[in-house]
Amino acid sequence: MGTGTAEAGELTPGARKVLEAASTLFYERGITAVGVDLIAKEAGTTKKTLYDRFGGKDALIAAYLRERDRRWRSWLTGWLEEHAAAAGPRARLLATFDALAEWTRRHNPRGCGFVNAAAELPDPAHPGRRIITDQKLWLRGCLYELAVEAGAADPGRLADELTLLHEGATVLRGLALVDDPVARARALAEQTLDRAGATR
Amino acid sequence: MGTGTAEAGELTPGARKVLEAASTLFYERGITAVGVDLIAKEAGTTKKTLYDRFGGKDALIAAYLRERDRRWRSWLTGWLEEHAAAAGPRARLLATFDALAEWTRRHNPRGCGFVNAAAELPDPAHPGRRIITDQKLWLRGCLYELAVEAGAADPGRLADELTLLHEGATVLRGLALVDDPVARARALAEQTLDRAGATR
DNA sequence: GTAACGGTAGACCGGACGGTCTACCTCAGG
DNA sequence: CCTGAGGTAGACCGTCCGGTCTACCGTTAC
Repeated sequence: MGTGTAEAGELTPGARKVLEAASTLFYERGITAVGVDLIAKEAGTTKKTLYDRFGGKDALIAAYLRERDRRWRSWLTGWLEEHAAAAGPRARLLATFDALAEWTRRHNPRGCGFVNAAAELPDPAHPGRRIITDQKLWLRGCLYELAVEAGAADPGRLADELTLLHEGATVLRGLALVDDPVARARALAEQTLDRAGATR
Repeated sequence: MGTGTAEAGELTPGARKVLEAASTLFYERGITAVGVDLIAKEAGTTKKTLYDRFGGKDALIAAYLRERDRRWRSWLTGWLEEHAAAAGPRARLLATFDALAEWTRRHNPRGCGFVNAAAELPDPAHPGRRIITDQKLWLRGCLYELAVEAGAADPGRLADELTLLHEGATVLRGLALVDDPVARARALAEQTLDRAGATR
Protein backbone atom coordinates (compact mmCIF):
# COMPACT_ATOMS: atom_id res chain seq x y z
CA MET A 1 0.00 0.00 0.00
CA GLY A 2 1.30 3.45 -0.93
CA THR A 3 1.72 6.18 1.60
CA GLY A 4 0.48 8.95 -0.66
CA THR A 5 3.11 11.24 0.77
CA ALA A 6 6.31 9.80 -0.65
CA GLU A 7 8.66 12.17 -2.41
CA ALA A 8 9.74 11.55 -5.95
CA GLY A 9 13.10 10.24 -4.82
CA GLU A 10 11.59 7.43 -2.76
CA LEU A 11 9.16 6.23 -5.40
CA THR A 12 9.36 2.77 -6.91
CA PRO A 13 10.12 2.70 -10.65
CA GLY A 14 6.48 1.97 -11.49
CA ALA A 15 5.22 4.73 -9.24
CA ARG A 16 7.59 7.26 -10.82
CA LYS A 17 6.39 6.34 -14.29
CA VAL A 18 2.79 6.80 -13.14
CA LEU A 19 3.55 10.17 -11.55
CA GLU A 20 5.40 11.44 -14.60
CA ALA A 21 2.61 10.41 -16.95
CA ALA A 22 -0.01 11.89 -14.65
CA SER A 23 1.91 15.18 -14.38
CA THR A 24 2.06 15.63 -18.13
CA LEU A 25 -1.55 14.61 -18.73
CA PHE A 26 -3.02 16.60 -15.83
CA TYR A 27 -1.28 19.78 -16.90
CA GLU A 28 -1.85 19.46 -20.63
CA ARG A 29 -5.43 18.15 -20.68
CA GLY A 30 -6.89 19.02 -17.29
CA ILE A 31 -7.26 16.97 -14.15
CA THR A 32 -10.89 15.92 -14.42
CA ALA A 33 -10.66 15.16 -18.12
CA VAL A 34 -7.88 12.60 -17.61
CA GLY A 35 -8.86 9.14 -16.40
CA VAL A 36 -6.83 6.64 -14.45
CA ASP A 37 -6.97 4.13 -17.31
CA LEU A 38 -5.22 6.60 -19.61
CA ILE A 39 -2.61 7.44 -16.99
CA ALA A 40 -1.75 3.77 -16.46
CA LYS A 41 -1.59 3.18 -20.20
CA GLU A 42 0.67 6.18 -20.87
CA ALA A 43 2.88 5.18 -17.96
CA GLY A 44 3.23 1.69 -19.42
CA THR A 45 1.87 0.16 -16.21
CA THR A 46 -1.52 -0.98 -15.00
CA LYS A 47 -4.13 0.57 -12.77
CA LYS A 48 -3.12 -1.89 -10.07
CA THR A 49 0.28 -0.23 -9.72
CA LEU A 50 -1.35 3.19 -9.61
CA TYR A 51 -3.73 2.20 -6.83
CA ASP A 52 -1.12 0.18 -4.91
CA ARG A 53 1.36 3.10 -4.92
CA PHE A 54 -0.92 6.13 -4.55
CA GLY A 55 -4.21 4.87 -3.17
CA GLY A 56 -6.53 6.66 -5.58
CA LYS A 57 -6.91 9.44 -8.08
CA ASP A 58 -7.27 12.21 -5.48
CA ALA A 59 -4.02 11.18 -3.80
CA LEU A 60 -2.33 11.03 -7.20
CA ILE A 61 -3.54 14.57 -7.90
CA ALA A 62 -2.02 15.68 -4.59
CA ALA A 63 1.25 13.93 -5.48
CA TYR A 64 1.26 15.68 -8.85
CA LEU A 65 0.84 19.08 -7.21
CA ARG A 66 3.43 18.29 -4.53
CA GLU A 67 5.98 17.31 -7.15
CA ARG A 68 5.27 20.38 -9.26
CA ASP A 69 5.58 22.57 -6.18
CA ARG A 70 8.89 20.92 -5.29
CA ARG A 71 10.27 21.58 -8.77
CA TRP A 72 9.18 25.23 -8.81
CA ARG A 73 10.70 25.91 -5.42
CA SER A 74 14.02 24.35 -6.31
CA TRP A 75 13.94 26.16 -9.66
CA LEU A 76 13.47 29.55 -8.02
CA THR A 77 16.00 29.06 -5.25
CA GLY A 78 18.47 27.54 -7.72
CA TRP A 79 18.01 30.48 -10.09
CA LEU A 80 18.63 33.02 -7.35
CA GLU A 81 21.75 31.18 -6.23
CA GLU A 82 23.05 30.94 -9.75
CA HIS A 83 22.18 34.40 -11.08
CA ALA A 84 21.94 36.64 -8.05
CA ALA A 85 24.07 35.04 -5.37
CA ALA A 86 26.19 38.13 -4.83
CA ALA A 87 23.43 40.63 -5.58
CA GLY A 88 21.51 42.68 -3.07
CA PRO A 89 17.93 41.95 -2.04
CA ARG A 90 16.48 44.44 -4.51
CA ALA A 91 18.21 42.74 -7.42
CA ARG A 92 17.14 39.37 -6.06
CA LEU A 93 13.52 40.48 -5.97
CA LEU A 94 13.76 41.47 -9.61
CA ALA A 95 15.56 38.22 -10.41
CA THR A 96 12.46 36.28 -9.29
CA PHE A 97 10.80 37.64 -12.42
CA ASP A 98 13.66 36.40 -14.56
CA ALA A 99 13.31 32.99 -12.97
CA LEU A 100 9.58 33.11 -13.66
CA ALA A 101 10.16 34.09 -17.29
CA GLU A 102 12.37 31.10 -17.94
CA TRP A 103 10.09 28.77 -15.95
CA THR A 104 6.98 29.76 -17.86
CA ARG A 105 8.86 29.45 -21.13
CA ARG A 106 9.75 25.87 -20.23
CA HIS A 107 6.88 24.53 -18.19
CA ASN A 108 3.88 26.87 -18.31
CA PRO A 109 2.53 27.15 -21.86
CA ARG A 110 -0.96 26.59 -20.47
CA GLY A 111 -0.71 28.92 -17.50
CA CYS A 112 -0.05 28.24 -13.86
CA GLY A 113 -0.59 24.59 -13.05
CA PHE A 114 -1.77 25.46 -9.57
CA VAL A 115 -4.31 28.05 -10.65
CA ASN A 116 -5.58 25.62 -13.25
CA ALA A 117 -5.80 22.87 -10.65
CA ALA A 118 -7.65 25.18 -8.26
CA ALA A 119 -10.21 25.76 -10.99
CA GLU A 120 -10.88 22.03 -11.10
CA LEU A 121 -10.84 21.36 -7.36
CA PRO A 122 -13.75 23.33 -5.89
CA ASP A 123 -13.93 21.15 -2.79
CA PRO A 124 -11.98 22.94 -0.01
CA ALA A 125 -11.38 19.57 1.64
CA HIS A 126 -9.54 18.12 -1.34
CA PRO A 127 -5.97 17.20 -0.38
CA GLY A 128 -4.64 19.14 -3.35
CA ARG A 129 -6.10 22.48 -2.21
CA ARG A 130 -3.74 22.75 0.70
CA ILE A 131 -0.74 22.25 -1.57
CA ILE A 132 -1.95 24.99 -3.90
CA THR A 133 -2.35 27.59 -1.17
CA ASP A 134 0.94 26.55 0.43
CA GLN A 135 2.69 27.08 -2.89
CA LYS A 136 1.36 30.62 -3.24
CA LEU A 137 2.09 31.43 0.38
CA TRP A 138 5.64 30.14 0.02
CA LEU A 139 6.29 32.52 -2.86
CA ARG A 140 4.81 35.42 -0.90
CA GLY A 141 6.99 34.44 2.06
CA CYS A 142 10.13 34.51 -0.10
CA LEU A 143 9.20 37.91 -1.47
CA TYR A 144 8.41 39.17 2.03
CA GLU A 145 11.82 38.17 3.40
CA LEU A 146 13.58 39.84 0.50
CA ALA A 147 11.38 42.91 0.91
CA VAL A 148 12.46 43.19 4.55
CA GLU A 149 16.12 42.85 3.60
CA ALA A 150 15.70 45.42 0.85
CA GLY A 151 14.50 47.97 3.38
CA ALA A 152 10.90 48.30 2.22
CA ALA A 153 8.76 50.60 4.33
CA ASP A 154 5.85 48.14 4.27
CA PRO A 155 7.29 44.73 3.32
CA GLY A 156 3.93 42.94 3.67
CA ARG A 157 2.31 45.26 1.21
CA LEU A 158 5.25 45.03 -1.16
CA ALA A 159 5.14 41.23 -1.00
CA ASP A 160 1.43 41.29 -1.84
CA GLU A 161 2.05 43.59 -4.77
CA LEU A 162 4.88 41.49 -6.19
CA THR A 163 2.82 38.32 -5.75
CA LEU A 164 0.06 40.00 -7.70
CA LEU A 165 2.49 40.83 -10.50
CA HIS A 166 3.78 37.24 -10.56
CA GLU A 167 0.26 35.82 -10.83
CA GLY A 168 -0.93 38.32 -13.39
CA ALA A 169 2.08 37.65 -15.58
CA THR A 170 1.63 33.88 -15.35
CA VAL A 171 -2.04 34.07 -16.29
CA LEU A 172 -1.47 36.38 -19.26
CA ARG A 173 1.39 34.20 -20.36
CA GLY A 174 -1.00 31.23 -20.46
CA LEU A 175 -3.61 33.12 -22.48
CA ALA A 176 -0.95 34.29 -24.94
CA LEU A 177 -2.58 37.59 -25.89
CA VAL A 178 0.03 40.02 -24.59
CA ASP A 179 3.67 40.10 -25.65
CA ASP A 180 6.05 39.00 -22.92
CA PRO A 181 3.85 39.71 -19.89
CA VAL A 182 6.61 38.67 -17.49
CA ALA A 183 8.83 41.48 -18.78
CA ARG A 184 5.95 43.91 -18.24
CA ALA A 185 5.51 42.60 -14.72
CA ARG A 186 9.21 43.04 -14.04
CA ALA A 187 9.08 46.63 -15.20
CA LEU A 188 6.10 47.29 -12.95
CA ALA A 189 7.98 45.61 -10.12
CA GLU A 190 10.86 48.06 -10.52
CA GLN A 191 8.51 51.01 -10.12
CA THR A 192 6.95 49.41 -7.10
CA LEU A 193 10.31 48.75 -5.48
CA ASP A 194 11.24 52.39 -5.95
CA ARG A 195 7.99 53.63 -4.40
CA ALA A 196 8.24 51.14 -1.53
CA GLY A 197 11.73 52.29 -0.63
CA ALA A 198 13.30 48.93 -1.43
CA THR A 199 16.57 50.44 -2.45
CA ARG A 200 19.18 48.10 -1.00
CA MET B 1 -33.00 22.73 -33.53
CA GLY B 2 -31.06 25.35 -31.57
CA THR B 3 -28.77 27.79 -33.28
CA GLY B 4 -26.13 27.75 -30.59
CA THR B 5 -25.62 31.47 -31.03
CA ALA B 6 -28.84 32.91 -29.61
CA GLU B 7 -28.51 35.65 -27.03
CA ALA B 8 -30.09 35.27 -23.64
CA GLY B 9 -32.97 37.55 -24.60
CA GLU B 10 -34.09 35.33 -27.46
CA LEU B 11 -33.97 32.07 -25.57
CA THR B 12 -37.06 29.97 -24.97
CA PRO B 13 -38.06 29.60 -21.31
CA GLY B 14 -36.67 26.07 -21.16
CA ALA B 15 -33.42 27.13 -22.79
CA ARG B 16 -32.98 29.98 -20.33
CA LYS B 17 -33.49 27.66 -17.38
CA VAL B 18 -30.88 25.29 -18.83
CA LEU B 19 -28.39 28.12 -19.40
CA GLU B 20 -28.85 29.52 -15.91
CA ALA B 21 -28.39 26.13 -14.27
CA ALA B 22 -25.37 25.40 -16.44
CA SER B 23 -23.81 28.78 -15.62
CA THR B 24 -24.02 28.19 -11.90
CA LEU B 25 -22.83 24.59 -12.04
CA PHE B 26 -19.99 25.22 -14.52
CA TYR B 27 -18.60 28.06 -12.46
CA GLU B 28 -19.01 26.50 -9.04
CA ARG B 29 -17.99 22.90 -9.79
CA GLY B 30 -16.00 23.06 -13.01
CA ILE B 31 -17.00 22.43 -16.59
CA THR B 32 -15.76 18.88 -17.07
CA ALA B 33 -17.02 17.72 -13.69
CA VAL B 34 -20.62 18.70 -14.46
CA GLY B 35 -22.66 16.32 -16.60
CA VAL B 36 -25.58 17.10 -18.86
CA ASP B 37 -27.91 14.93 -16.77
CA LEU B 38 -27.25 17.08 -13.72
CA ILE B 39 -27.73 20.31 -15.66
CA ALA B 40 -31.10 19.16 -16.99
CA LYS B 41 -32.16 18.01 -13.54
CA GLU B 42 -31.15 21.27 -11.84
CA ALA B 43 -32.86 23.27 -14.59
CA GLY B 44 -36.08 21.32 -14.04
CA THR B 45 -36.08 20.22 -17.68
CA THR B 46 -34.87 17.18 -19.57
CA LYS B 47 -31.82 16.47 -21.67
CA LYS B 48 -34.03 16.64 -24.74
CA THR B 49 -34.61 20.35 -24.21
CA LEU B 50 -30.89 20.89 -23.66
CA TYR B 51 -29.93 19.12 -26.87
CA ASP B 52 -32.80 20.63 -28.90
CA ARG B 53 -31.90 24.19 -27.84
CA PHE B 54 -28.11 24.10 -27.72
CA GLY B 55 -27.04 21.10 -29.78
CA GLY B 56 -24.56 19.60 -27.33
CA LYS B 57 -22.43 20.17 -24.27
CA ASP B 58 -19.67 22.03 -26.09
CA ALA B 59 -22.16 24.51 -27.55
CA LEU B 60 -23.71 24.94 -24.12
CA ILE B 61 -20.25 25.70 -22.69
CA ALA B 62 -19.82 28.34 -25.39
CA ALA B 63 -23.24 29.81 -24.57
CA TYR B 64 -22.29 29.93 -20.89
CA LEU B 65 -19.11 31.83 -21.66
CA ARG B 66 -20.88 34.15 -24.09
CA GLU B 67 -23.50 35.03 -21.50
CA ARG B 68 -20.91 35.59 -18.79
CA ASP B 69 -18.91 37.77 -21.17
CA ARG B 70 -22.04 39.79 -21.99
CA ARG B 71 -22.78 40.36 -18.32
CA TRP B 72 -19.23 41.45 -17.51
CA ARG B 73 -19.12 43.90 -20.40
CA SER B 74 -22.42 45.47 -19.51
CA TRP B 75 -21.36 45.58 -15.86
CA LEU B 76 -18.15 47.43 -16.64
CA THR B 77 -19.67 49.90 -19.10
CA GLY B 78 -22.63 50.44 -16.78
CA TRP B 79 -20.33 51.08 -13.84
CA LEU B 80 -18.29 53.63 -15.76
CA GLU B 81 -21.44 55.44 -16.88
CA GLU B 82 -22.84 55.47 -13.39
CA HIS B 83 -19.74 56.30 -11.37
CA ALA B 84 -17.39 58.06 -13.76
CA ALA B 85 -19.54 59.58 -16.47
CA ALA B 86 -18.25 63.11 -15.93
CA ALA B 87 -14.74 62.05 -14.92
CA GLY B 88 -11.64 62.24 -17.06
CA PRO B 89 -9.99 59.22 -18.70
CA ARG B 90 -7.48 58.80 -15.90
CA ALA B 91 -10.24 58.55 -13.31
CA ARG B 92 -12.15 56.19 -15.60
CA LEU B 93 -9.12 53.92 -15.87
CA LEU B 94 -8.95 53.74 -12.10
CA ALA B 95 -12.71 53.21 -11.92
CA THR B 96 -12.33 49.96 -13.86
CA PHE B 97 -10.67 48.57 -10.74
CA ASP B 98 -13.61 49.68 -8.61
CA ALA B 99 -15.94 47.94 -11.04
CA LEU B 100 -13.76 44.84 -10.84
CA ALA B 101 -13.78 44.93 -7.04
CA GLU B 102 -17.55 44.90 -6.87
CA TRP B 103 -17.85 42.34 -9.65
CA THR B 104 -15.47 39.89 -7.98
CA ARG B 105 -17.25 40.41 -4.67
CA ARG B 106 -20.53 39.41 -6.30
CA HIS B 107 -19.68 36.90 -8.99
CA ASN B 108 -16.09 35.70 -8.67
CA PRO B 109 -15.54 33.89 -5.37
CA ARG B 110 -13.78 31.12 -7.29
CA GLY B 111 -11.68 33.35 -9.51
CA CYS B 112 -12.13 34.41 -13.10
CA GLY B 113 -14.63 32.18 -14.87
CA PHE B 114 -12.78 32.59 -18.14
CA VAL B 115 -9.37 31.69 -16.78
CA ASN B 116 -10.92 28.69 -15.05
CA ALA B 117 -12.66 27.69 -18.28
CA ALA B 118 -9.41 28.04 -20.23
CA ALA B 119 -7.81 25.62 -17.79
CA GLU B 120 -10.44 23.03 -18.71
CA LEU B 121 -10.51 23.65 -22.46
CA PRO B 122 -7.04 22.76 -23.76
CA ASP B 123 -8.28 22.19 -27.30
CA PRO B 124 -7.61 25.42 -29.25
CA ALA B 125 -10.44 24.49 -31.61
CA HIS B 126 -13.07 24.44 -28.88
CA PRO B 127 -15.77 27.06 -29.57
CA GLY B 128 -15.35 28.42 -26.04
CA ARG B 129 -11.68 29.33 -26.50
CA ARG B 130 -12.45 32.12 -28.93
CA ILE B 131 -14.89 33.68 -26.48
CA ILE B 132 -12.31 33.61 -23.71
CA THR B 133 -9.63 35.38 -25.73
CA ASP B 134 -12.18 37.86 -27.11
CA GLN B 135 -13.20 38.73 -23.57
CA LYS B 136 -9.64 39.49 -22.51
CA LEU B 137 -8.93 41.42 -25.70
CA TRP B 138 -12.08 43.48 -25.20
CA LEU B 139 -10.91 44.58 -21.77
CA ARG B 140 -7.49 45.41 -23.12
CA GLY B 141 -9.17 47.40 -25.91
CA CYS B 142 -11.20 49.41 -23.41
CA LEU B 143 -8.11 50.16 -21.39
CA TYR B 144 -6.21 51.07 -24.54
CA GLU B 145 -8.80 53.62 -25.65
CA LEU B 146 -8.86 55.22 -22.24
CA ALA B 147 -5.05 55.21 -22.16
CA VAL B 148 -4.98 57.15 -25.43
CA GLU B 149 -7.51 59.66 -24.13
CA ALA B 150 -5.54 60.04 -20.92
CA GLY B 151 -2.49 61.07 -22.86
CA ALA B 152 -0.27 58.08 -22.13
CA ALA B 153 3.09 58.12 -23.85
CA ASP B 154 2.81 54.44 -24.79
CA PRO B 155 -0.90 53.51 -24.54
CA GLY B 156 -0.35 49.95 -25.77
CA ARG B 157 2.14 49.28 -23.04
CA LEU B 158 -0.06 50.92 -20.42
CA ALA B 159 -3.04 48.82 -21.53
CA ASP B 160 -0.93 45.66 -21.20
CA GLU B 161 0.16 46.67 -17.73
CA LEU B 162 -3.33 47.46 -16.52
CA THR B 163 -4.64 44.20 -18.01
CA LEU B 164 -1.93 42.40 -16.07
CA LEU B 165 -3.03 44.10 -12.86
CA HIS B 166 -6.67 43.17 -13.54
CA GLU B 167 -5.82 39.52 -14.09
CA GLY B 168 -3.46 39.28 -11.16
CA ALA B 169 -6.03 40.79 -8.82
CA THR B 170 -8.75 38.45 -10.05
CA VAL B 171 -6.60 35.37 -9.58
CA LEU B 172 -5.45 36.34 -6.08
CA ARG B 173 -9.02 37.18 -5.19
CA GLY B 174 -10.03 33.63 -6.16
CA LEU B 175 -7.27 32.05 -4.08
CA ALA B 176 -8.18 34.21 -1.08
CA LEU B 177 -4.71 34.45 0.44
CA VAL B 178 -4.10 38.17 0.12
CA ASP B 179 -6.28 40.88 1.64
CA ASP B 180 -8.20 42.88 -0.94
CA PRO B 181 -5.95 42.26 -3.95
CA VAL B 182 -8.07 44.51 -6.15
CA ALA B 183 -7.27 47.50 -3.94
CA ARG B 184 -3.58 46.63 -4.22
CA ALA B 185 -3.91 46.44 -7.97
CA ARG B 186 -5.63 49.82 -8.05
CA ALA B 187 -2.81 51.37 -6.05
CA LEU B 188 -0.26 49.88 -8.44
CA ALA B 189 -2.33 51.20 -11.33
CA GLU B 190 -2.10 54.73 -9.97
CA GLN B 191 1.69 54.55 -9.91
CA THR B 192 1.70 53.16 -13.41
CA LEU B 193 -0.56 55.91 -14.70
CA ASP B 194 1.78 58.50 -13.23
CA ARG B 195 4.81 56.94 -14.82
CA ALA B 196 3.06 56.51 -18.17
CA GLY B 197 2.08 60.18 -18.28
CA ALA B 198 -1.64 59.41 -18.14
CA THR B 199 -2.45 62.65 -16.36
CA ARG B 200 -5.66 63.84 -18.00
C1' DG C 1 13.77 -22.46 0.21
C1' DT C 2 10.65 -19.27 0.87
C1' DA C 3 8.56 -15.22 2.09
C1' DA C 4 7.87 -10.42 0.91
C1' DC C 5 7.74 -6.94 -2.52
C1' DG C 6 7.01 -4.67 -6.90
C1' DG C 7 5.18 -5.32 -11.05
C1' DT C 8 2.17 -7.19 -15.26
C1' DA C 9 -2.10 -8.74 -17.17
C1' DG C 10 -6.71 -8.40 -17.44
C1' DA C 11 -11.42 -9.44 -15.90
C1' DC C 12 -14.89 -7.24 -13.37
C1' DC C 13 -18.13 -3.87 -10.73
C1' DG C 14 -21.81 -0.18 -10.43
C1' DG C 15 -22.57 4.02 -12.02
C1' DA C 16 -22.04 8.24 -14.73
C1' DC C 17 -20.78 10.08 -19.17
C1' DG C 18 -22.49 12.49 -23.76
C1' DG C 19 -25.97 11.73 -26.87
C1' DT C 20 -30.33 9.82 -29.33
C1' DC C 21 -34.83 8.29 -29.54
C1' DT C 22 -40.10 7.59 -29.25
C1' DA C 23 -44.31 9.11 -27.38
C1' DC C 24 -47.31 12.37 -25.70
C1' DC C 25 -48.91 16.99 -24.08
C1' DT C 26 -49.93 22.09 -24.73
C1' DC C 27 -50.66 26.12 -26.99
C1' DA C 28 -50.52 29.82 -30.59
C1' DG C 29 -51.37 31.07 -35.63
C1' DG C 30 -53.19 30.39 -40.10
C1' DC D 1 -59.16 22.14 -37.76
C1' DC D 2 -54.75 21.39 -37.93
C1' DT D 3 -49.98 22.16 -38.06
C1' DG D 4 -45.75 23.04 -35.87
C1' DA D 5 -42.97 24.62 -32.10
C1' DG D 6 -41.65 23.99 -27.33
C1' DG D 7 -41.75 21.12 -23.67
C1' DT D 8 -42.08 16.70 -20.46
C1' DA D 9 -41.10 11.96 -19.49
C1' DG D 10 -38.18 8.40 -19.77
C1' DA D 11 -36.06 4.39 -22.17
C1' DC D 12 -31.95 3.41 -24.44
C1' DC D 13 -27.06 3.35 -26.61
C1' DG D 14 -22.00 2.51 -26.27
C1' DT D 15 -18.26 4.22 -23.73
C1' DC D 16 -15.62 5.65 -20.05
C1' DC D 17 -15.35 6.57 -15.08
C1' DG D 18 -12.92 5.40 -10.41
C1' DG D 19 -11.97 1.42 -8.09
C1' DT D 20 -11.34 -3.75 -6.86
C1' DC D 21 -10.00 -8.27 -7.68
C1' DT D 22 -7.41 -12.78 -8.77
C1' DA D 23 -3.49 -14.84 -10.78
C1' DC D 24 1.11 -15.00 -12.08
C1' DC D 25 6.13 -13.51 -12.63
C1' DG D 26 10.92 -11.91 -11.18
C1' DT D 27 13.97 -10.14 -7.76
C1' DT D 28 15.80 -9.58 -3.29
C1' DA D 29 16.63 -10.88 1.55
C1' DC D 30 16.54 -13.79 5.32
